[in-house]
Amino acid sequence: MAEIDRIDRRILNRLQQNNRISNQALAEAVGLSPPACLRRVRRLREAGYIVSDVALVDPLKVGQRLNIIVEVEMTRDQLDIYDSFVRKMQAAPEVSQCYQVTGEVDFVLVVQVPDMQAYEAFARRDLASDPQLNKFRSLISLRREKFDTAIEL
Amino acid sequence: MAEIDRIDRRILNRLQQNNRISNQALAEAVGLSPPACLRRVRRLREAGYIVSDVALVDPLKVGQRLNIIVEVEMTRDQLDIYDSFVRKMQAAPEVSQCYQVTGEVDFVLVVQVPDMQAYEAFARRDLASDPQLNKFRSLISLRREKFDTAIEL
DNA sequence: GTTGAAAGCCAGTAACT
DNA sequence: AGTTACTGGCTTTCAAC
Repeated sequence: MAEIDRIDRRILNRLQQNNRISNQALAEAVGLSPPACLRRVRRLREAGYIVSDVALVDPLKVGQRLNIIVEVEMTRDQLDIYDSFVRKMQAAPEVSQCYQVTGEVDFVLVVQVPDMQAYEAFARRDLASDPQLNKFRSLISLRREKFDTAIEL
Repeated sequence: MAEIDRIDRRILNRLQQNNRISNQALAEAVGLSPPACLRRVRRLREAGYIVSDVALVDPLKVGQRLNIIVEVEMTRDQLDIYDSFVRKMQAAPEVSQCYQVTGEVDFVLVVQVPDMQAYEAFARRDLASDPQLNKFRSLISLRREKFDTAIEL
């Protein structure tokens, strides 16, 4: 699958808002018959356009009150150091996102924790103890004003 | 629904990884009969623990190559100004996340765009033109190393 | 909470345009 | 690529326990 057309985009837009819609309803919404629609959805999944299908849980409802944006500055720019740091972040359950960035800062993390105690434990365990990590800055957030996983197509 | 128990947490963990699992398979995975499992899932949705069910699309596959983390500093700390800024960010399709933070910075945005041209257009339209916005700093990312929507329960 | 049964809808296939 | 027709299976509900 090299390209996606308007109908594929309509399908993806719908499924990004609600992936529990029935194939029948989706087909009607995008102007296709159910089997034709189902074939497209399968192709979009198999070709990797749709990475996964997930339920989104309200963090506040389960006691995750804090979001912390962390700017990380490494001591050196060697690729292997980057890799080991990235692997550590990928393994850390507190880290929900990790971006490698250009400029003075090397990484930006989005960390989600119940409280400051949990964040301090994470920072000690995975940040402060890292010899390759030069310094990091934490921006504390009590309000996540927007969280939208959909990509406009 | 005041509290959730171990079984609810197991259900949420599963559905955060894959919400297309059949109720039968989910029931078996968490050690419940299908009707009992279905009732719990319905309760979790109605009580707002599950906010939404979505398909996650690969940004690179659809040409969204850039993530930009933006630190925004406002000129004043009035609530009504915050609100109008938040509303603008919520309406902007480029902004996938917006966090109000404490400290020198007032907001952190996660912006997703195809290229720098699209980002500059957004920054001009929604940031630089805002008289209440003092300054902003953009951290450019070409690599999103981790993006996990699941909350560990 | 479980089982068992019944109803209805839907996914998925097949055959065809 | 698309549609129509069909079937098997699953979700979902309702009982009774």
